[in-house]
Amino acid sequence: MYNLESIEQRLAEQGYRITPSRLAVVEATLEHSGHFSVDDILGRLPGVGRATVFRTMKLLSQMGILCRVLLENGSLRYRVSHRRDHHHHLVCVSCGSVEELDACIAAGAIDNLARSTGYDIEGHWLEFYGRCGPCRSGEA
Amino acid sequence: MYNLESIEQRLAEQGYRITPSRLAVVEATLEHSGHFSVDDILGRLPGVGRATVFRTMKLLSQMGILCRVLLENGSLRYRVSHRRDHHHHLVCVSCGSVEELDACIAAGAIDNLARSTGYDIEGHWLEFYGRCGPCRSGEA
DNA sequence: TAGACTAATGATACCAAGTCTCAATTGCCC
DNA sequence: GGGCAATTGAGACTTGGTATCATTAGTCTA
Repeated sequence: MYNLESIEQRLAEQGYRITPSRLAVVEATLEHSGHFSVDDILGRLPGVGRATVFRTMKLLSQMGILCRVLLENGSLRYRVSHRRDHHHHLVCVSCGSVEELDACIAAGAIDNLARSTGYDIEGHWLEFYGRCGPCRSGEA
Repeated sequence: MYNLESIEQRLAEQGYRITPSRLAVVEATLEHSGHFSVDDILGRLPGVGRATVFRTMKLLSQMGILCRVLLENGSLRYRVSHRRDHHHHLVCVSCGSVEELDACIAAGAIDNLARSTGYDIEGHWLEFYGRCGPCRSGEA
């Protein structure tokens, strides 16, 4: 869905400079199909500084190209996002692949929740965990 | 709902030793009405070691007395839990108070999700954020 | 009531994830 | 090609949490 050129173009359009480090980070993230950590990217790019990888991934997140994935144990990962609007994830705990879910099942509950609690509800986190089809059949 | 004595009793019943450090940590957590971090507890108990506070809070979490609360930015906090079964939180982003929600709105969606994705769904995270009634009226 | 045995402690080193600083570099526009 | 601001990367720092290990101290039993 994304490729290096299209992201390069979006960076330029938004006034960001095109640098070798930035392109290297973009390229490294595009190679991942599931979720990954900043250190996964750092490990592939020994010539790029730690802070730069963090900065670039933050920038890509702000641009909607990456999104954060919350794992079951509470740690945060990243993944390339193909949906720029609000969505949630279904993460395979075995292979790490991630499905992006198009319907937000929490949306319908928010009005009821606001009424019953008196809160003004502004946001939510929702992530699902399980085992994907291939992982279920591949193991005893 | 909980008090020091009832927790002391539960610790003893489950074969854990009653030590001054443990009781101090329990007491410090009971003083919080909203969510708190390990360092909030550490700050109140300069005589208790860092590792002990972490260990005790982990133990209390396993016993269902504390539960973890995920903040919007992805950081984890703790709170005293009055529900031992599966539940979710509604966190006030202004004052930090936490409502425990009794209905799991995700439960109904899981079957559909499993059918449509082929995943075997084992777990999920769900937290809501907003402003509680007092915080909404107290500020312009 | 005193051992003895083992759980628990706490100092400390370590790890993981992320931010801050700042001098040096380098894209990009003219 | 020059100038300037954005970007870089080294490294120190922060936060949240775990591992190690010698010492201490609950608790059980006699």
